[in-house]
Amino acid sequence: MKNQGEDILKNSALSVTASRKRILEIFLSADNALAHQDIETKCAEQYDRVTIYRTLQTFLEKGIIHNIPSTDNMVRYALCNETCITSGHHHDNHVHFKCDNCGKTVCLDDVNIPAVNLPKGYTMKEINMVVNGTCKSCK
Amino acid sequence: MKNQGEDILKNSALSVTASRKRILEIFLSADNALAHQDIETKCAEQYDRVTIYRTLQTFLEKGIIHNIPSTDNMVRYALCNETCITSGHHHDNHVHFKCDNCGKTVCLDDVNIPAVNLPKGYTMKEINMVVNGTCKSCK
DNA sequence: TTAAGAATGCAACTTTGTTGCAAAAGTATT
DNA sequence: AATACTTTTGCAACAAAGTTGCATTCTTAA
Ligand SMILES: [Mn+2]
Ligand SMILES: [Mn+2]
Ligand SMILES: [Zn+2]
Ligand SMILES: [Zn+2]
Repeated sequence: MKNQGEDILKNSALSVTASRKRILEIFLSADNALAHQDIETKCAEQYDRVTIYRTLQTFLEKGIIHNIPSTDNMVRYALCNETCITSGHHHDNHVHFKCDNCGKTVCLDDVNIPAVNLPKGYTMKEINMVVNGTCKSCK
Repeated sequence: MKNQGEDILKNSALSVTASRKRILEIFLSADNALAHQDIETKCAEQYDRVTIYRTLQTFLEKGIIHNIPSTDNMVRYALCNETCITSGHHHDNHVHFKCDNCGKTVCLDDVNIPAVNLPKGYTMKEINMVVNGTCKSCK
């Protein structure tokens, strides 16, 4: 195995390009979820803004990353676990945490979203839970 | 009581202006959460875009409306219940539902967000839950 | 009615996101 | 290794979303 990013791309039947490898590398070495802006900052001199948009879109569709909702108009992205990548669709059922202090958003991979009962007539397809507060680094 | 919107403004110690009354009216008569864009569509000929931004911001701070996170870069807003308005900060603990079919986002006022256990070191301040699927009108 | 303070509209600007198309790079085949 | 085919990229041009400062207008309270 030469390169983890390369493997992910091949497993998802995507062609291996420099920008895709670089963006995956950024995700793989990040300890928190990233907004488009974050990625742009890390590689805008190398790759076009449009390419980053398109790459994130592709990664989402292939189940390589998932997006995390927010109230600040900054959708953030994080790597999915193996299951999403191999099955081609999302199986993310974990809670997300956004720290009000350091601003970082993280996946709490071990915290499952609890079940919720919807009123009659509503059908659930996907569920998202985002907790705000103070993270363990900032407490 | 001449006007419900006027009352809300007075209770929040806000001056009563035409644009604020109009925007409140829009919320009061809406059956779903509204994005900035939705409000703009309903009153852009009357009021400036900037005024709408500032009004929503003010309403948020006063606990008149709350915002609903999303993965589509369209934060939506809905009226808070009395408790938020009178106490000046948010007490919204209900689940939100976004229909993939009609696109509407609604407050499920009767569905409380279930408790969740965070890992050691994390402190919760706020919690958001958004469910996607098919709503009762679209089923 | 008036004076002080707050909200609004406007202009100018920045940031974010989208689209079409030609050039470049990647992949599969010989 | 060269080829042909397909996909991805960069660029340009644009559209949409959001921000800021400031002069004018509106609200409120005295
Ligand atoms: Mn996650
Ligand atoms: Mn709500
Ligand atoms: Zn933190
Ligand atoms: Zn619906």
